[in-house]
Amino acid sequence: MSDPFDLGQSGAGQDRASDGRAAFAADAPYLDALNDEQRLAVVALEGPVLVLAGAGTGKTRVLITRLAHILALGRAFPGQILAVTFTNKAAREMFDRVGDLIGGSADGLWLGTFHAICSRILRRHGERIGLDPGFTILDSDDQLRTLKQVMAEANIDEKRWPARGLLAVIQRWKDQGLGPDKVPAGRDAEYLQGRAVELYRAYQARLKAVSAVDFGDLLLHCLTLFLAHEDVLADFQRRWRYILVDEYQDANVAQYLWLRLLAQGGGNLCCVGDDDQSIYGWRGAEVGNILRFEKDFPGAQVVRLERNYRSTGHILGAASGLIANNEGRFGKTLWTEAEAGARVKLRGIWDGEEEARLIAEEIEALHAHKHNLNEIAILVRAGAQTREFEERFVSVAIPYRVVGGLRFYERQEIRDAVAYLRVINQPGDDLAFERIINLPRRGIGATSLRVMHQLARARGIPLATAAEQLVDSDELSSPARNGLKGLLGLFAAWRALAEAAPPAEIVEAVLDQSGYLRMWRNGKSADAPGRVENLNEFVTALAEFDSLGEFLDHVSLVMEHDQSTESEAVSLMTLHAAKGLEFDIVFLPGWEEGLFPHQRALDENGHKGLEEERRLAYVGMTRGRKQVHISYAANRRLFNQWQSAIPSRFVDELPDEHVERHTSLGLYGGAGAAGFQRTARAKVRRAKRPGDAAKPAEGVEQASTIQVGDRVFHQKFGYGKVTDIDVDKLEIAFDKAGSKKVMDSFVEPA
DNA sequence: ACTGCGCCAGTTTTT
DNA sequence: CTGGCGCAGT
Repeated sequence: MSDPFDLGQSGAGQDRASDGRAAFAADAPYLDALNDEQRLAVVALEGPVLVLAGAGTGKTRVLITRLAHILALGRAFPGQILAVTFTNKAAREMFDRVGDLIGGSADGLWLGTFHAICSRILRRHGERIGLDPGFTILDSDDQLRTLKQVMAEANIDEKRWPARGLLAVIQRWKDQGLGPDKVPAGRDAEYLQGRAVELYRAYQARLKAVSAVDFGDLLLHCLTLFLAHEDVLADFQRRWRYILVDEYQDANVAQYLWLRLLAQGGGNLCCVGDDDQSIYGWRGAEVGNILRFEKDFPGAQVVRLERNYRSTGHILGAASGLIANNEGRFGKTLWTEAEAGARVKLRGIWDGEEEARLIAEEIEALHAHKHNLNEIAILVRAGAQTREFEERFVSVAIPYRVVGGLRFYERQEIRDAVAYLRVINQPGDDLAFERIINLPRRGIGATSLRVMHQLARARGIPLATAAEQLVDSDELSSPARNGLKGLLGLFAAWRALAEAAPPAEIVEAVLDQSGYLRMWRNGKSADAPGRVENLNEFVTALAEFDSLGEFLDHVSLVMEHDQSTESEAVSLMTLHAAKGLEFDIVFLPGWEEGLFPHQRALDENGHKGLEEERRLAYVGMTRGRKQVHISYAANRRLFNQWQSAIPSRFVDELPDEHVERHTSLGLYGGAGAAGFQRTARAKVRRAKRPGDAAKPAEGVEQASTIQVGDRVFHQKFGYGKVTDIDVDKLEIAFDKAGSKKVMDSFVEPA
């Protein structure tokens, strides 16, 4: 399997357990490396265990050592252990570290995300509940599209009831383990005046008709399977003697029910989590799960990990003081033997631009003092906030990377290419078929599509089958008929090819023969070359897989794309994306009411929303090992309008003894805004004097070394790509401004 | 079948 | 200020 971290192969590891055992001495020396609480969490193997692991207390280490310990004692074979995570990244990390610890004999371990494990179960047993084993997993885009179709059929006014809203409601129901028949009557009124459940049912029927499931279904169907077929459940209960769950605070109700069913077979459940780091409530995570653990699993042992190995005393003190303002929590007291370090720096600033400038200056100073830029992060509440920093960093040549931006597999051209593969793999995949039927243009428009849909629905057949039946009839216009005939012929040929050829070869044939690649090659738009490049990368990615089906599962479940981390750069990301990471120095800008806590969180979830925002602040602060800098601006540009802002309430909640306040006197109240504007502007100009200009950071190219194909930035035209060079004049295809000729001294490498 | 205009909304995001 | 979407026009 190309993604060993995704899922191991069960059974295969049975005789390898002895290897694992042999690798350990009976006195288990690896336990000596743990503190008392950690050791307790590792050796408490029997019965339910909840490990409350504060930030930086060695949570992952405990989980991995526990796993290794089970194997070392010979309590179970790898195939009898289930380890679930929420992200692929976490699964991969665990896989690698377990491998390191026990010497590479973790084959057969069931290790993966909830979704990947459910998917695997459903591929094998889904038929028992009427699920096509070749089901496709839809991403959020496809989900929305499907729901829109369903709503259109039901004559719902999309203006009044946006599909997004209904999708959110349906997803929440799925998160709670509620199928269309189980939604309590009262809850139905929440949206669409009581028609939501009806549409939910229609949506599920539609998914079934096209052999598709969405992410929520993976859990939901699995629950249905377990509940309807005791033998299947019993089989898994017997199989998994030990169950380990990471980040339990992120579990939704469906996941909780799933775990509870499995653990009822006498399996030993161990959940690790931190209620203070629950930041995915808006996605269905239930902090209640972790708070209720002892009630749900009678006789549970609760182990608290409170010794922090990451941050300085002041950072820990400030973060603890902040989170103490939350009500619904277990309450932990993190402590450290590390030095107190520097206090958390708090700074009030005139506006967002100045904030970016000051942080950039500080980073330059840190860099000059030999701080590695990889150890510096700027964590923001909303993705859009990174822009201000990017602009500043580009103009002063600080290398940076934005973590968690656009994902590779979510790009249009990649989704199109994937759609072709989906149709080859699963002819009944209507969504994919519809996506590419007229891409590139084949003269098949809305009218032809409507005819196909009609026939498909009338006969209960997939769209592609309907197309086959129509292609020799007179129902379609002749250009549409020809276009369709060509496409269907190609699919037949590709499917034949797929019997024998490796995936990479198939996709090359598809991109070439469909004309899709040519479409972008001939494209005049500025982004066309980049798309061609991405498609090439796509072909490369496919080379690692043995079959199309395997690859498509990877795309649906392991949607990620490694960002290059080789060069030294400051990290820019959202607070959510930062969970689980740590840096020497962390900047937390934008601590203003309305932005952080975000207004929408308050409006939609009130007090609960506020507490989650506070946890987010806590997560942000506890990412820092040595320094944390918090800042807030009195004015911020939002949708290109200047708005004044007041400091976040979180700023006031930070205990004085751990912070150092640098707010300009009178910035809030006192002198009028105009006066401050003057000083702020004056400062801006001063900073732009040559003496303050950035020294180019290491590894950053000078403008004079720009080559064709380089990404560059121009103050007026924005980002673009160099297409031609004539001594000192560059021809650049700008993303927004089109193609222009500019002098090289006006651009900088992007 | 495609293009252009006008309206609206505009956190967080993994699977 | 953007971008996305639906609708109307050619």
